[in-house]
Amino acid sequence: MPEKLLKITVEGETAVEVPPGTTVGGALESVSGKLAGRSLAASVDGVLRDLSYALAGDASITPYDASTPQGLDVMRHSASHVMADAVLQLFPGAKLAIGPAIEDGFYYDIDAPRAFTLEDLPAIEQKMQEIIKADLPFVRREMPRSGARAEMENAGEIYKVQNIDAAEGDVISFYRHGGFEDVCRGPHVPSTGRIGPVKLLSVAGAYWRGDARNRQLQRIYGTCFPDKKQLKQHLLRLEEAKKRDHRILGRQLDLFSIQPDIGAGLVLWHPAGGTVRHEVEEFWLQEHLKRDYRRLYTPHIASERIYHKSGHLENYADMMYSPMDIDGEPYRVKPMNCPAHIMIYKSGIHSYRDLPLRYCELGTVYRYEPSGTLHGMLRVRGFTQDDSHIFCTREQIRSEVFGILDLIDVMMNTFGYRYSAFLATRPEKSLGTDEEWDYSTDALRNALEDRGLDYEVDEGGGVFYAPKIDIKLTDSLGRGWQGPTIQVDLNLPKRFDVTYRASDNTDTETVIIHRTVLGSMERFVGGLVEHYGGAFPLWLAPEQVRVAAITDDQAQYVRDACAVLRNAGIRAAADLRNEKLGFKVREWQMAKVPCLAVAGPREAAENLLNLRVRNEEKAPVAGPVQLDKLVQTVLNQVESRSLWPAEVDLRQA
RNA sequence: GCCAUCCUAGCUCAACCGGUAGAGCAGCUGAUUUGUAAUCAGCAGGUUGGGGGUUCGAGUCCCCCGGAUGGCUCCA
Repeated sequence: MPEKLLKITVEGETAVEVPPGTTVGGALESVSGKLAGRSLAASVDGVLRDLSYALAGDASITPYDASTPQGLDVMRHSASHVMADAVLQLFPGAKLAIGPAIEDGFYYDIDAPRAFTLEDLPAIEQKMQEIIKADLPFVRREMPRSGARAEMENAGEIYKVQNIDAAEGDVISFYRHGGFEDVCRGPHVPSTGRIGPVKLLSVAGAYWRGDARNRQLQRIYGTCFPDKKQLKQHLLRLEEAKKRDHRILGRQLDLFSIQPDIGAGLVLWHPAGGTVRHEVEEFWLQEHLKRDYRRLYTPHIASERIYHKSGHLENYADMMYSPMDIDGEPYRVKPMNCPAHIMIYKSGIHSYRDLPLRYCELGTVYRYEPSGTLHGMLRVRGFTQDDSHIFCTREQIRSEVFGILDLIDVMMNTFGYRYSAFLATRPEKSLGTDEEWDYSTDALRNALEDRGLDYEVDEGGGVFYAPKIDIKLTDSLGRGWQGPTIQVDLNLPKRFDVTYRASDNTDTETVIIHRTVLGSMERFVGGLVEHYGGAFPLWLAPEQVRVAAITDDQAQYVRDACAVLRNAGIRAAADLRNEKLGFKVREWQMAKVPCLAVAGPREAAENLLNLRVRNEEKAPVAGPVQLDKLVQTVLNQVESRSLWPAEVDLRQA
């Protein structure tokens, strides 16, 4: 008797009928051989499956090939299995831990008999090619949890046992290709031959489960793309990112340095970097003053008493520097600005009529960061936060957060960052009552919605004392950066007994909103260097206009022109060197100065400058210009803080 | 802090298996007075990150310390 056929909908449109037990691949085959041929995996009623998955009922399937994020992910995961296989063949006795696909590639953590070095990678890669070329099918095997666990335990696969314990469901799956088998949820590509070109990139130590108390494993990073061209493009992108590395540009453009004799993680801002920072700070201050923030300065050291009171000493002692003895009392270098701001608030009595009170400070703090985590300006031990604390009533949280979001929008747009918002809610370990958390989380949510800002909810992602809004930035290379954060503090107001006199004459707890827009000057400026690739917009450029003479005869003319520019507040420098123009142009280009104004005999005779700008197409003026016209143009761009002449269109979402 | 790799002139890099440190750029001096991405020549520049060891001999091999890089952990 004929079996009842299954109704299979493919990609939501084409429908086919197939007998029960037909594989996903088979069903696709009956739609189109081409479709089946390029698919790597498919979602069946929303669950990602192998093409070898046998269909048991009516289903809706969406196939994924290597051009889709899902397909690519599966392919990279399969590549990580192949890498593990290769490693086991070359290094018998290694134990496998875990090997997922990640953004842009994959890795595998391996407990190896010896540490891997970069020199080991070519051999592993070679072996991988062989396995891929052999086109071995991936075969799925399922076992009940207990059996799978016993099997791995017998095999001495201690990490796999733990993986099984952490896995969900009663059935544990294994994937085999050739002589290699691994506990794995899958899915995988049909066979190793379907894996695109692979490239192993780096080795690193990585703790099992990311916990420093656990054994350190060997991690190998690799990547894999659908075709050679895309792999090559990716490797080129990595090169490009390397060229924009703020540490390299920082040296080339003489922006900053970090020197062992000063100390690791302590930044020396050179004149050029200092200028960029100053411009950012000026802008920051202007925007804050416009919004009725009050500027504060607080000391760099303080008695330990304040940090006992704030709880920092109890919770963060290992990131604070050792105490110093001052008149027999222990003092500490400041790790955070909040206690000092609170003490300023508490120096007097506040009426509800005073609130909100918005304090801000570019406050320099010092924190001990483990040596291995230091990274150029992005991760340092001394940094200046753009810190602010808003003291307000509960009712004002919503409108204050709204205002902060506005400030963030203005500032991030000015720098040309796109951004997205995340609402981080109450974590498991936390202080405060449900009522407090609900109220403040709702206030944050409402403010986001008032602004019509899309956001994702980061469930349980808040700090133990506060729900928060995190803003993530996307730079010109499409990379993500931690951006502004807004937190409603449910802890410090209690610890410090921060109150205001309410209209009914009772002392009521003041709400403290912590927020930072830039993060730290070090990190932010470091990020800007990479964002702009060192080619700063005019308003930020350390040197804005370079005026070059063709021969000595124009020296005085050039000096005079520079003086005019400087008097107008423009950062101008003269290039009077005894060199050919081509040489000066080249150096000007490499220094990434926005404008070059050339003066030869012709210009000098007619009181002109021949202007060349870094991004010619977008230049408001170019060629011969009057000096006052040049001054006006530059000042307009500076005043509007335009991104000109940035090389990329940064503002478009 | 942990694992791996690395540290040679101001910068970027050379120096075979251990045989006594070299180039380009930058700098200085001179010539050249130059029209939109490198004019030519000369000179100077180093206790090879610091310290110790092995060796007849160490930039090279070993140990300790410092720093950097890629990660882990953490995070502004």
